Amino acid sequence: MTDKKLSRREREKCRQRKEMIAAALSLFSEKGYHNVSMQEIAETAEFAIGTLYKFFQNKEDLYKALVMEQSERFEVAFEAAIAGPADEIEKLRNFVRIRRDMCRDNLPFIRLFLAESKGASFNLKAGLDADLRKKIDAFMEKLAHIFESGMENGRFQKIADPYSLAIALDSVIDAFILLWVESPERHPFPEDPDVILNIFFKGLLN
Amino acid sequence: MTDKKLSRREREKCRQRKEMIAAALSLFSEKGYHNVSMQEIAETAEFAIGTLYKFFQNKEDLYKALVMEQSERFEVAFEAAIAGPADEIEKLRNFVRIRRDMCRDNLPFIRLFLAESKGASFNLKAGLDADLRKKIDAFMEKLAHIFESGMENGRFQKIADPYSLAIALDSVIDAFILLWVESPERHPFPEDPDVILNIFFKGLLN
Amino acid sequence: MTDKKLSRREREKCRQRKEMIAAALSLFSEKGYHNVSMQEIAETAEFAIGTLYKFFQNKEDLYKALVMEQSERFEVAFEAAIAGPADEIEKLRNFVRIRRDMCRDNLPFIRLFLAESKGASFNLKAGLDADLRKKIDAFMEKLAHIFESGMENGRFQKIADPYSLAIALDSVIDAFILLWVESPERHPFPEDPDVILNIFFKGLLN
Amino acid sequence: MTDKKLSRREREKCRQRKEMIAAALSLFSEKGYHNVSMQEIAETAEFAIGTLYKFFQNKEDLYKALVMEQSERFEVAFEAAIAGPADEIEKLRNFVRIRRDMCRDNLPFIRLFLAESKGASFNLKAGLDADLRKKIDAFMEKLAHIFESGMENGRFQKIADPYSLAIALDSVIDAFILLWVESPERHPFPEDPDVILNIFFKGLLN
DNA sequence: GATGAATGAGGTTTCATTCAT
DNA sequence: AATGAATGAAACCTCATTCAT
Repeated sequence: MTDKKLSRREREKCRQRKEMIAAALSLFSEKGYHNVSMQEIAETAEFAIGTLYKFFQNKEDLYKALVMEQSERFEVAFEAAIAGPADEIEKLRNFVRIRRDMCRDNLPFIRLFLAESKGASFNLKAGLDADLRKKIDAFMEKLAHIFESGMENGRFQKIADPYSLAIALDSVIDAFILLWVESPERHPFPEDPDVILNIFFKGLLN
Repeated sequence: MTDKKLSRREREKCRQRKEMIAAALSLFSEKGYHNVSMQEIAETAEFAIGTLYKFFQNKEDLYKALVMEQSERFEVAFEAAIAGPADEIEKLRNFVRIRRDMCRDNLPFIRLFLAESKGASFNLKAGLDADLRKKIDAFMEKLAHIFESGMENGRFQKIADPYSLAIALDSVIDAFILLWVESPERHPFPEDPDVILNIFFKGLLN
Repeated sequence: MTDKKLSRREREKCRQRKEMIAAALSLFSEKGYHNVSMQEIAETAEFAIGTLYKFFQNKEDLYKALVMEQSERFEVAFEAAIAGPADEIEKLRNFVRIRRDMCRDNLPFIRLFLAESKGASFNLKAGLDADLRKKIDAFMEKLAHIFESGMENGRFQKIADPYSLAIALDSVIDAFILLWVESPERHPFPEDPDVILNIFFKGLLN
Repeated sequence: MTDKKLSRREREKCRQRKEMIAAALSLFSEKGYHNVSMQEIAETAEFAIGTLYKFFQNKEDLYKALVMEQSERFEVAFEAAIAGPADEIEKLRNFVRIRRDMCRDNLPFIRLFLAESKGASFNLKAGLDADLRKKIDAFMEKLAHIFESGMENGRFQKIADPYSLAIALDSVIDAFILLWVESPERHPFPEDPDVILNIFFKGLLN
């Protein structure tokens, strides 16, 4: 019984936190970190500003929590996409597909994530959390490993070093996402992952 | 005579403006738009703050002018790289080379440019100037045209639509630049443009 | 029976109140009124903040209650020291002794008391309670009366008016206490009350 | 000419600073540090709040500057009173007189000073500036030295150790000032310094 | 009766911008 | 024409107090 009550409180807290994060995400993604005030976030989330500060020590803390939590979800999905017994080609296809799906469902976060991972420390004074940077790096290594194993088992030619290929694939996907985010009609994200992957799969020169 | 005097004044003004832009560029690139004050820029440029406002209507105006002017220089260089009678392969090599060179010589601006063109409207309230966006788009079309003509004259296979290839190439170059900017020692930008271009030139699959 | 139950409740309440006062005293004395939050007091006293407000209408009320209650204990002790049949000299010695003892045992309250009775209304908006001021004044009159009766019965010379002597003695004791509070090792409070009283007892000039 | 202009600016700045300090002094002395807002000080001094912050880094800085500057004036006057060739008795008289005069002319600062030197660190988090504490201590030593030399040359009896006498005299003067500050009519500060000094000069016992 | 989450007024501080000199 | 002192709106954040559970 006490357990249940506690659990209700906990769930309530969790829900509130989620609403705050959601409001913050929506606003940050629309206007950028420095053009959003805590007052604004509180109002959007329909809480008093003091309540916001009960959940997050300060604005930067809120921002970091937001980026970290969302990134985590992305990371988990990406890792899942390239894990498992599938062959290298299928793994890459999965990766492209999951990127597309995650982006479709998390549009507001994409800008934030791209801005963070590319545009870098232009928002926070202390720069992006080292934790996130490490996670991104670690994932890139895993992506590179797919190319590497593909080369070892003869599926792939050694057209470039695996890490460079990972970086390249990642950046190309990002570029297509960005195009799509900016004008979804003119630049729909291709349904077939091979539209993107063929750039890497097929040779360009005769 | 009046003409000469005016001209001298003009030149003087131009010099002052350049110094202001330089100071702003250095500071913005280091700390980000919102973490730099007009006071700071004025002090770095060794002008009074009032003088700064004689040249630029407000902080956003200064920022936009800075981004526009610098971008212009980049654009001119990029256009030059892909103009002329060279064949498509050589043009792409030129493009990669010029990107590398411009970045080496304009390190402080690169972060700003990447943050602006990717991370986007995270600094300014009104977002990046439509003008710049158009110029970037126009250049992308030109880049795409290289791929297109290469396909028409049989130098390139039709592995993807030309615009996508342009976007892809551009983003891959950016990714390598970013790697290099962040850790120049671990990720030097390749001297030979083909290190990057081979990703596109050679087929990956057997 | 009901009576007994109520009495138990009453005792419980009294105990809780004491714990709150104790926590508040400890914190106020250490950090000063304005640098202590009600939250902090509640946590230190191990009560919910709402419970704190059941006992005291507001922060100022808590502070005043604290000062009043503690002062009361001091006053009672001081009054006892100078009451009774002892001669004037012994009464003054008793007074000095009891001041020393009370201070030793109530170190945290001393700062508060000295700050309040000297520094005055620097904490509260409405100033210290008139009640306390009156009590202090009344006690001063009693102290003065000792000097007065001593003069009347020939034990004391009329070197100054009795009230001034009372003020003087009180302030000198306070000064020694303050010295001792700030650096107990360098300025121990003299065991023998005459070390202080001799300033008054003996003449300075030849 | 340039010199004159600069000097005018400097004088203007000095005047402004004085006005700010005066407003702050008046308000702090009346209400206490924590019950005065920077807004209030700015309004009283008839400046914009931003201007206040041009002169003082923050509230604490303003407070410390205020206390230090005023204390300096007091210290200089006190030192002057006990310097010179006068005999010990006359020096003590001078000291009492100068305390009276300074207090009369600087009423608002007295409360602040007494609160600071007694009530102690109840206002600032960091406590009173160590500098001021040192100065007060140093002055006490000088006061003690008067008693010491008076004992050596036979003017004074050795009724207590010199430092204790210094502390005692100082605190007694403070006590009379406090009485006078609180109710000037009922407790006028005695014109004749010997009214106070006789407590020390004459013996109390028969 | 006890609790402590929620509130929001109010404090400190910054900084883009103006304008008198 | 150049200056930089003055401005004050608006940001971040705290904490005394309330009230639904």
